Amino acid sequence: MKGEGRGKELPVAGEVTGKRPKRKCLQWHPLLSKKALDFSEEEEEEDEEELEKSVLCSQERDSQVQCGSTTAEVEEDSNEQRARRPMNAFLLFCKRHRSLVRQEHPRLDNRGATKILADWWAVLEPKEKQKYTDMAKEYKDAFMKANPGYKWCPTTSKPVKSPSCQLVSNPRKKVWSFSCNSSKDSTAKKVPKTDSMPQLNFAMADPTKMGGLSMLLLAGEHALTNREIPSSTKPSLPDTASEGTSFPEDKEEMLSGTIPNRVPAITESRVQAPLSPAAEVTENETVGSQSSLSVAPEGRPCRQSALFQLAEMCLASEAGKMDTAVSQSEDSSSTESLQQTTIKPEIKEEKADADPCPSSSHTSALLPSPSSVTSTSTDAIVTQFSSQNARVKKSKKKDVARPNEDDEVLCSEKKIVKCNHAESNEDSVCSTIEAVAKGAWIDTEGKPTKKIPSTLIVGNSGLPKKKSKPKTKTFIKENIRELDDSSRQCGQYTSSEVEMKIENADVSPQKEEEEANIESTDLQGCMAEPHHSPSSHSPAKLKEEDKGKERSGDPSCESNPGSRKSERSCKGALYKTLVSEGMLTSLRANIDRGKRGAFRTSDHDANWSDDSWTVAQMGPNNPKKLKKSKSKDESSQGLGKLEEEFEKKFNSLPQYSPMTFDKKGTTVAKKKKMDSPTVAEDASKVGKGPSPSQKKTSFHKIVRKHKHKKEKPGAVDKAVVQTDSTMLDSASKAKSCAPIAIMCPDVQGTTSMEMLVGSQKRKARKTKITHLVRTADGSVSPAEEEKIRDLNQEQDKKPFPQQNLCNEKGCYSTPRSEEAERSTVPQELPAFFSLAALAEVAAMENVHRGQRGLAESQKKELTQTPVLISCADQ
DNA sequence: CCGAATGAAAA
DNA sequence: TTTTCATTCGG
Repeated sequence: MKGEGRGKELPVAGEVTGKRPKRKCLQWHPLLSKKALDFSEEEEEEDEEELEKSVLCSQERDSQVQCGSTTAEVEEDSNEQRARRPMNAFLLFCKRHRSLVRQEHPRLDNRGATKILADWWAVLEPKEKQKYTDMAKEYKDAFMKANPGYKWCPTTSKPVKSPSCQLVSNPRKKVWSFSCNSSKDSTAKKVPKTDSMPQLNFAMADPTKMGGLSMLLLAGEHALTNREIPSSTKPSLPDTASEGTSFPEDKEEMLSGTIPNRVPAITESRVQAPLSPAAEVTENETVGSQSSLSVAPEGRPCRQSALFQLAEMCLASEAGKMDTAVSQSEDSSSTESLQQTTIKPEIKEEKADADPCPSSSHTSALLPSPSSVTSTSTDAIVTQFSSQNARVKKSKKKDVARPNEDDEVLCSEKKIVKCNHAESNEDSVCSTIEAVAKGAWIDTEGKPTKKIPSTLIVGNSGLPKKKSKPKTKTFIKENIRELDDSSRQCGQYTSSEVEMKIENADVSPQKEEEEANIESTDLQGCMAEPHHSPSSHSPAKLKEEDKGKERSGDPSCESNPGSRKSERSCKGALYKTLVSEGMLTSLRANIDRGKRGAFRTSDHDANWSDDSWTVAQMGPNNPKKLKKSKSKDESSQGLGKLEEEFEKKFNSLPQYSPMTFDKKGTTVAKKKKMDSPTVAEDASKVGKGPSPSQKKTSFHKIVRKHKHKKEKPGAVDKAVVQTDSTMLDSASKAKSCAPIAIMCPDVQGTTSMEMLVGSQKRKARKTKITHLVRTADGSVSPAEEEKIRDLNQEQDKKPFPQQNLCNEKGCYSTPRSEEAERSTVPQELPAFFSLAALAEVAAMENVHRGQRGLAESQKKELTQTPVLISCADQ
């Protein structure tokens, strides 16, 4: 968000007061601080110790990143600025519920939504709030650990950005980026930058993208993932992973062409590099280094297999001998061969196909995605992968040493180039591959296991933020199929891997089937499946499934690998496999993100990986996107899993349905009135107007009310019809809601009042006050109406919370008795019941409104419970 | 870029 | 006690 900066920040330091300029703070990422952090759940302050450690690392990382290396991130980091302050409980709550509010009140702008959220917050029961507060605390604690000296308010001096880092060019990125934080001038700083930390590298990239919270979530997820991993391995593609991990910027550069010269070379070099890293990783993983991150390990192996296969294929193709190639490839370097092979023949063809949609599809992309475009099909893809790997390597090894990396890269590039050119020669290829592999292996081996994880993670993520596009999908699918086939021949695990990755069991089987069938459609289906996870792409999936079923037959590859399937096909298959792996991860990420609605808590695969994040980042070049994507886009784009994870954790926080709030609100309102002086105010308000407030606060409140009124009208204007209808609805609802209302006799009136009151505790600022000036008494009623409307809406929405309901923790949905609900717990369900009753009433109303409202609501949330829907309709 | 909300922290 | 700033994103 803040993306580009929030305005505030940018403006100069001295805004009004001139006090601090707002520096942009980078968001702090828990993960960064520790990847290890596990926030499995909300409260886990246990981690503190760990956090501390992590913190150190993170700091180091940060410092490195910022100043250092560079890589792309550096720029951002430049950030200089400090980490952003952690969100408080309320903000967390807002973040989590804003979407709901928006759904309910589409027209409402954020300010309005915020008000509602404030109301909700006010109403929220302590218990519920506690969750948020705990999380906020946790978050804060972690943050502080990470940034020991952190001061909320920078010293007046301002910070200055850390000298080292330049300001950031990009305003927003900062968010992601870490900042030198430490430096952060003013405060804390601590930080040593030890360099080092190649290990952490994975964090680097991701963090930037991730929001602070998200990071936390990620951390939690990581923990989860690790657990999960065992069960389901994900193969992460190294390549993707690599990218994600480290250097998004690089990508950008490449894409953008910033580094024109290098670009081509880089890609190649990357290719090589990737291999090596991957290999290394795999070894490590195999070894069982995973302790830190379980995820990575598994993934790699898969990758290797796939790579090997590909390599083999390539070799075979080149040589014309599949068999030999295979045997050789198995040993080590597969990727290179694969790349080479793919490049020429098959790739081109594919390219042709792919090209049409190439750049666009991120997901599909595992492969090709963006970069692929530049070069040509396969090669491009390969390069990308490799590049990613390379990046990973860099990050892992050291962000610091670019030069070295560069050198390596160059070398690798050269090699690669040669290979490509030479392609035909198996020997050359092999040699290159081997060389690469060796180098890679060596490099990675030296490093600690930690790195591996990061890499793995990265790989997993894959990339694709966005949804795969159909075209690409098809392409990919084909590849996948081929891969599968090849895998079968080879007896490798691709399929299994895929499954693992996919998590969804469905996928794997389907894939196989698909494999059998060579048809293009199948291909698509395959792709889709992997992706599938994302709810979004159901269509593709369906197709795939169907096809798969149909096709039980086995494809060429399987039956006769060598002979039947052309090399190309085999290669393609391998390639696909690889891709699929990547895809899977990426897809998953996408999927996960894709919709919050869907969310499957599962995500088990854990792709958290940074990669996904990175990828996501990378993918969307748009700066804007970054901003949004960072936190929000989850739904729209699939960011990386990170976000999802973040979300998970974040989601673990209960989301409360509007209904709940309503009820609560009523109850609360009563309480409030009872309790405090506010009552008087309320009364006045209710009464209408702004009675002169006794206190400033009251005054403010009044003012706010006025504002609300004003705002509302505007909203109304927009949706004139609706407003009226809404008004009516609200009114009717009030009536209809009687049952609910009944619960709280006072509710209606009170509620509305309360709602208002609740939100306006804070004193208005001077500026605001000015606004207040006039209150329109008449307006009051509107405000009430709005509130009412909101309530109604909320009720409607309740259903929505679907997602919320289903969060990890469990569904709140369990219905409680209305009474019970009201009394204490925030429950969403109970409300429903009452809502159900209302729903009937609403039905009546619906007639007026039309279904539009309903339709919209439904569209938005398919999953919702019927009841909810009904309510929504109202 | 403001704003609307709450909260934490700093001045 | 007052100010900042954290998130969100429409205006």
